[in-house]
Amino acid sequence: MSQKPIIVWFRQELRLSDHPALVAAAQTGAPVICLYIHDDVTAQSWAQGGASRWWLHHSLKALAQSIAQKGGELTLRQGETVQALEAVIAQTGASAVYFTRGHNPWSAALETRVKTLCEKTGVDCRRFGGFLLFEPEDIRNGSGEPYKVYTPFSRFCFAAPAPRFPKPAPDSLKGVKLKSDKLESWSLLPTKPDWSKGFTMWQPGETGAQQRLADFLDDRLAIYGEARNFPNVEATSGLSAHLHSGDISPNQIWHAAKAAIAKAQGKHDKSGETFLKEVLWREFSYHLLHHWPHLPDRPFKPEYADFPWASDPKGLQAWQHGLTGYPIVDAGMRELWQTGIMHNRVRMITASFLIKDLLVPWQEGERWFWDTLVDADIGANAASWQWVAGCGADAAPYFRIFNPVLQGEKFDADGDYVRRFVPELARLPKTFIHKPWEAPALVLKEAGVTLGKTYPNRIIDHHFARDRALAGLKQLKATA
DNA sequence: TGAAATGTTGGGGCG
DNA sequence: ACGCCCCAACATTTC
Repeated sequence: MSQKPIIVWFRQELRLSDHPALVAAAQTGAPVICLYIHDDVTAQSWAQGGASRWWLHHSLKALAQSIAQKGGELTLRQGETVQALEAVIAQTGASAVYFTRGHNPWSAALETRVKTLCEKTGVDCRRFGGFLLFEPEDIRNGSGEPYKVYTPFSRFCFAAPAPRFPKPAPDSLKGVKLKSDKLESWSLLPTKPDWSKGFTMWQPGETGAQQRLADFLDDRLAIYGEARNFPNVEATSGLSAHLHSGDISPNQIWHAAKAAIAKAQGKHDKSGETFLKEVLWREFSYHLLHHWPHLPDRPFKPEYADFPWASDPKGLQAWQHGLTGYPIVDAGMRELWQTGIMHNRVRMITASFLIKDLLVPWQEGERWFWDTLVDADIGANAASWQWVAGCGADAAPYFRIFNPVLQGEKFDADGDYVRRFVPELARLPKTFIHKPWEAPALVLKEAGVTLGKTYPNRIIDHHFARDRALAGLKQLKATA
């Protein structure tokens, strides 16, 4: 007699390997309904941004293909999640819904409603891990509280029993043919204009993720510790967007990196530890988000709500378009627009500039990154913007203000990162590449640069801006 | 995962 | 030879 099918509700784990819910469903021997629901309702204002929709489209396409190769079928539905699930249960007589736990602020309430639906319809409901190495409530400090500081958090993680070892993909998926949306009908890709033309280095999906991980461990892990801060050196893993969509699991990255470190017999210990620590920053972000779900919207340190922000729509626009007149800032913002990614060092520099030089509220920058980053991730994005703003848990102190000239000279000493993304400055010698306003007229002329015409004048003087920001902090302290 | 201001030290030029 | 000054280099404090 034929078994009733099990629904595997795919969310941010668009892969077949190391997918505990899928493995469990396949093991039962029942037919598996692989279901993805495109729900723009539940997340409300944090519905996915443009660049991550582009990624999602390609990742889903890859997922559908690999499911088909296993003999299954990916079913696509659009709409509010519980309603969509209810419809699929009714249409198929499914016996169970298996899914991976989500960690976005709205996930807990949504999962409760899914559970209620299942109880109501007499369907088995099972929730699995897979998005994080450690469940947020499993990590507590000595007094039973969640961690607010990264270093002890990471120490706890390193000392904890090893996270789950990755599971292989099911050998085959007995599918169920169901009515499915056409992926194209969701219009996840940009049309007019198509700003995704520069996204050529990405291969969303499980295969691309595994390839990138292997390349990183082979070629870049060795130099990661030293070189990861230099935006023009290819030294980072580039896995963030794959992690966001779940093309790969953190467990796959963690254990593969551990194995690579062990294989290098001490040669990559430092680099390796630095890399693992970065993976744990992601965990820390979600730990904070879990315990403080307002993190994307409101300052962790509530007194920062009263900070004397400026209203500067022109400044915000110049920042968004990479036209601030500070080459390292503009290079970063244009890298973001062209490629959907920005090097982490430059994220800190550009974020500091928006918040501290322009006094634009950090939420504005968070929103822009949300829309333009292919790795836009609610936990990391919120925690990181609050870190720079100084209002987060374990944040940089407010007075830590990045000087865009010094940062440029330190981390892009020869200026090649600037030249790559700000071509109108390409012929400036490195002495002036990070401060063209100091270049003698003749040097500018020979480089074909006319400030205010071919490249903007600085929209603000950094030294003035720094003093202004510090005065704002003083005011905040006085009223606190 | 900062930068500027301030303090300290020591070498060298010079009367 | 000596004291004095200058200043670079480094260290510490402060924002």
